[in-house]
Amino acid sequence: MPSLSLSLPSPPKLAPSSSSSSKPHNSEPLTRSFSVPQLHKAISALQFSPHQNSRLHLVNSSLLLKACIRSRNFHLGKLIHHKLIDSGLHLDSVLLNSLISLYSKCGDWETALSIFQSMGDGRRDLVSWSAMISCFANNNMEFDALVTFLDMLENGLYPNEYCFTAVIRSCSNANYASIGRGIFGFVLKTGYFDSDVCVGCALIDMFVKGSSDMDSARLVFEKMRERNVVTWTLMITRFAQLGCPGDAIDYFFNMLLSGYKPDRFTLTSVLSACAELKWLKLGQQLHSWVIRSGLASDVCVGCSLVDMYAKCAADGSIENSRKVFDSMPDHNVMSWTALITGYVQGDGQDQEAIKLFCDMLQGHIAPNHFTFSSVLKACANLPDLCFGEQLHAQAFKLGLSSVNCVGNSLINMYARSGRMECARKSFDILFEKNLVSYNTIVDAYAKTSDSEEAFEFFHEIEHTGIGANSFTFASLLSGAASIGAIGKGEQIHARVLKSGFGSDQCINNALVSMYSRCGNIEAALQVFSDMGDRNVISWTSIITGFAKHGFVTKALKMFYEMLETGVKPNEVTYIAVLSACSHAGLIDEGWRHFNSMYEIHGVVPRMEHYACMVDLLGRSGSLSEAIEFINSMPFKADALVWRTFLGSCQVHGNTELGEHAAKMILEQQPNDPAAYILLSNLYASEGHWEEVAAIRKNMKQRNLIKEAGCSWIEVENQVHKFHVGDTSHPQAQKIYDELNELAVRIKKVGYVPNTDFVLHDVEDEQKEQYLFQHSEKIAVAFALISTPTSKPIRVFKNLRVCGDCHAAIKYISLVTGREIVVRDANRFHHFKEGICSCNDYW
DNA sequence: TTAGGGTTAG
Repeated sequence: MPSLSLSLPSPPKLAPSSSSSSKPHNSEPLTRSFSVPQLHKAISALQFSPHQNSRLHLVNSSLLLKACIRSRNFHLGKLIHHKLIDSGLHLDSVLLNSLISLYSKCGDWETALSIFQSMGDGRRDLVSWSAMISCFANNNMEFDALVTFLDMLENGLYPNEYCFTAVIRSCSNANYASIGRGIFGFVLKTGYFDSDVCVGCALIDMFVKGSSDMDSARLVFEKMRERNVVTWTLMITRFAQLGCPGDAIDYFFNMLLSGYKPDRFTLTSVLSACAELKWLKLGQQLHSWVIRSGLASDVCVGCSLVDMYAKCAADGSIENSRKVFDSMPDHNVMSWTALITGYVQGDGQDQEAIKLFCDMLQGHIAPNHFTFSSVLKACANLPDLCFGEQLHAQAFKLGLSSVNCVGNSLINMYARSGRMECARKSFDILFEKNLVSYNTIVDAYAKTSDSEEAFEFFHEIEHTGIGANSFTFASLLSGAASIGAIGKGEQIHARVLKSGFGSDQCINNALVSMYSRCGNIEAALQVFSDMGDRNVISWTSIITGFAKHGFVTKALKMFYEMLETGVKPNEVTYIAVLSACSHAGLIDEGWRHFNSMYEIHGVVPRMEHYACMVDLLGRSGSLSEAIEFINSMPFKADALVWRTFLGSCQVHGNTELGEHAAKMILEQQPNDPAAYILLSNLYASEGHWEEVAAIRKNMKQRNLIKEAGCSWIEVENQVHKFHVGDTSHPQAQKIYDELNELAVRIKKVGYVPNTDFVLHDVEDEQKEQYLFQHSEKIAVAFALISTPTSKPIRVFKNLRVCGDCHAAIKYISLVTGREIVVRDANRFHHFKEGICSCNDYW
């Protein structure tokens, strides 16, 4: 950025005119004296003839021009300019100054500048310089505004309040904050600082926008000799925008106490502060004020009301928003977007949001980047990306896909459906990447278990100085948790403490979950116990942790403790409680919670809760009771319920019911590989090899790929992954030597290979060999030769742990004296001294 | 007669 040096002259002896502070401030356009048709008529009559008084003609033109500027009717203003050129009259400074202002306000700074330059030093007065500085400030050309200001000083002109207002406005961004402070010193010497409302407003904005210095802004406001609705509203608006809605509302009440009457600008901002705080009561009072004061027809106020009711709706219903929207006489892109956003934020109303978007297009209202951002969010929640892709194409055509908020929604939408390539492309083409963009992509990679990539972006965030926030840390922790990288998780934990986020509730909840999902339930409990402020998510995380680790008594104890502290359980809490009962086979207790969840706590059981009950009944062997339960469900059982039931059929070897369950799954999801594999495993465990072959052939024809079983372990911050019979690891030879040795040692203490778990039709001896190639056994063997004996071994598996491996690892924990923790697709197994925490019930 | 200030949506 070029540098500017500022040497300021001493002020003249004359004090600023007192008229500036007592001048009436009118926010009404001057069209009071000219209606639009009258303006048209007056302009078409504006013909100059030689026998007319040329001075009168110029004055008339000047008045009309001013009316055009005030009513923002730039087209007519330009028409006047052309008529003046046609008249051939010599234009005076007054008219030329007005023309500069006209072109400045319609964004045509080039024409404004050419008029200013054509005036020459002779005709340029303080008004011309001020208008030109203001023009640059209006058109984001702060540097040119400041250079023009310095030029003016060099030309010997001394700034007045108009000029200061314009130049201060050009310092309202971080790049020019220090120059702004220099000019502030200059203004202080002149006395305009506290005597002119507009200079005061410009200074407030300079402090707020340039350096987020709210204290200086407050000081300027307090020192102002005269305030009006605009100055009060400015304070309310800026505090609301800077994330201090409470202060904004304080200013609003002080404004009322000082006797000022809020206008549509004030109400719009204060409603927005209410929305932020979710203060529905105040919002409703303001709504009635809006109606009484006749401001209900204002589209901006209406927009804020729509937004306020949507944000304050505790139950996700946006009925009140809709009522306000429907009662508005006029709509624009913002009011439509506010309502669409309301529907997207409400639960499960995405279809309605999309319908509204289509209605908006039918009404010929063009969507903008905010609209696309919201409606793309709705698309991300739909199972089919088709409409989302169409919207992407539309946004691309309009040049909006690389705008920050649209791009962020696109990243999220593609990531949710696992299309990381498209998500990555959407990120890469962004014009400007802010923390929300980085957080979205970090979260996307963390959720798809590509935590290496997530960490790469985290380093970029740190490198670019954007500064991570609680969302970044929570996403990284969930990324570490999903692959069980406890070392990475511990590193983030240290970073969280260093960055001062140690007491952040959201991060602490993520830490509880991370430690628990990485196999260290003790550390999870430690974080939970140290938390000062716990919500339902904190409690649910620790209950889920205990349940998954098989510490069912502790999970249920935590649940009762949570109820005692007055925290209301939600749907997820009940999934944890029911699955805890299911893991331990506590049928009566499970029924009790299932029956009371709605009656006592108003939580309506949904599909997942029914699936937990099916699991509870099925696992314990009550298959017929389970199927009876499925048939009595208030809605049609989905594939998840039947898959759960099929799992139980496999455990209990019931081929007949298993076939029925598989049929039910495939009816809903004909290409679900999991159903085919479960059924194939069921046939294999019963020795029905012909059926196994038929299923494999069918899968091949349908091009269905079986998810390959794999296990992994983190050693010294590096993840080592193993597949069945894997020999690709650099230490493969050592690993297999260790496995052979282990096989001998555990057989000596009673291990008998269970070849029923070999799902191939081969000889017994080969079956035994197959068993010792299972990925979880390889991972355990690798851990034994590469980790210190004092530490527990934590192995992760993408599928359910195999029964023979479960037995073998129990014996391994006995002969080696090591504690081994295995996380499989369902739960944790803590193996210690020959016993597993699941008591062989899983 | 000419130049200056405050609204809404991710």
